[in-house]
Amino acid sequence: MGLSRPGIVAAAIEILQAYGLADVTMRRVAETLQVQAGALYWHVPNKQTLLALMSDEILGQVATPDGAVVPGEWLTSWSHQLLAVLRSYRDSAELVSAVLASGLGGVDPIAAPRQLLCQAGAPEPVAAAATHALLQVVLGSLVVEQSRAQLAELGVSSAEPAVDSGAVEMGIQLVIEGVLARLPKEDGKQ
Amino acid sequence: MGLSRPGIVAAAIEILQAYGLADVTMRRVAETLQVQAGALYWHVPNKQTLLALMSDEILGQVATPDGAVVPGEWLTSWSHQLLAVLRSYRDSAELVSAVLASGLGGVDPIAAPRQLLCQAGAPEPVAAAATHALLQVVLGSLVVEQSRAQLAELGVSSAEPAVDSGAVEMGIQLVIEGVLARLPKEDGKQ
DNA sequence: ACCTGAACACCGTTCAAGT
DNA sequence: ACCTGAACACCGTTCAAGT
Repeated sequence: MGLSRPGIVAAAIEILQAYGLADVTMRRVAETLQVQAGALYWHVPNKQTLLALMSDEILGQVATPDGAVVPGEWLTSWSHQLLAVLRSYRDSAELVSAVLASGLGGVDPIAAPRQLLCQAGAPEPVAAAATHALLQVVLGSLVVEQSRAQLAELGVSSAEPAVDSGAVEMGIQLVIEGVLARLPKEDGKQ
Repeated sequence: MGLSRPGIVAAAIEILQAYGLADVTMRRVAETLQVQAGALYWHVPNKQTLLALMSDEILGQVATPDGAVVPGEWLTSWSHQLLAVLRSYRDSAELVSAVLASGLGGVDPIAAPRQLLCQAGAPEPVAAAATHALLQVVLGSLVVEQSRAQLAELGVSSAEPAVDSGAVEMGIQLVIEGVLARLPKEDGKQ
């Protein structure tokens, strides 16, 4: 009893999981909480901000790989972590992309890998561009993958033969190899 | 006098340029054409399809580099061509991304570079993943760039210091280097 | 064949008024 | 402080009816 920001975000994520992003409307969130739609606006300034809070909640679950591994492994591991978390939420890629574009997100999803690359000796612009590219490849491929899944669920067996799932991982690997080639080389041992 | 598919697409693109993607609604397109909103549905099955037609129109302007240049230069040139065309239309990256996700587009934007890579000796999955990654990096970075521009126009000088414009180009270069490393090497001279 | 008029079932957001 | 009720200004889409 009594609305709260976390409660609203939780309800929104429930709807996201059960019905998809298109069904996350202020009115449906309010309905889920048995409250009038206008009531939400006392806790959250607008829908865009609610979406940003949802995105932050999801991105907050991406763990940074521990153990002092070599940069290449670290980046691969991190990318797959991100991929796994995003795959566990329906329409998450579209959600995160929209929030990223809006600039309202409170979580910088590429802060960790960018820092790692800088520590590994990459110039800041290279680290920024590389992590950005990595994120875009993950999000872009996943948007397609998830929306295709959505369509398939509606019985629309799309014309395209579905992106083979390994393509995402291969795209990730290409970007990682590109950036590794720019790293100062430290002799193999350790 | 008399609606037509091309006329509808042209009107929609005019609105896109003048007011942005959010203002491209069936009702506003109809209003521009001095016609009732329902009339559009005789020429176009739904809004998604209209968006796909707009995207096709834009992507159709991307010229493939001519002259038998080396793969690296070809890919760089193609990427910048794509970038230039997309930058010439407001909100084009968001539009193309949405259409790509919907699977309704009639133009495959990466057909040309994929073919080139295959001819250069790349295995098909590598060529597909690489061109896909290239497209995602371009679209992803541009979505951010264009939406930031949109916000700036509304006087909202965003908190973030704006993505420095060179980051897009650097991301492109990284992906290209990654794929070039996988190409069978032909000795330097021609 | 092609378009109008009007409706249906929604949206996000605002805001007086209540408690 | 927090929520209701009701409105405002929109959406995409459908469809009888006209021409």
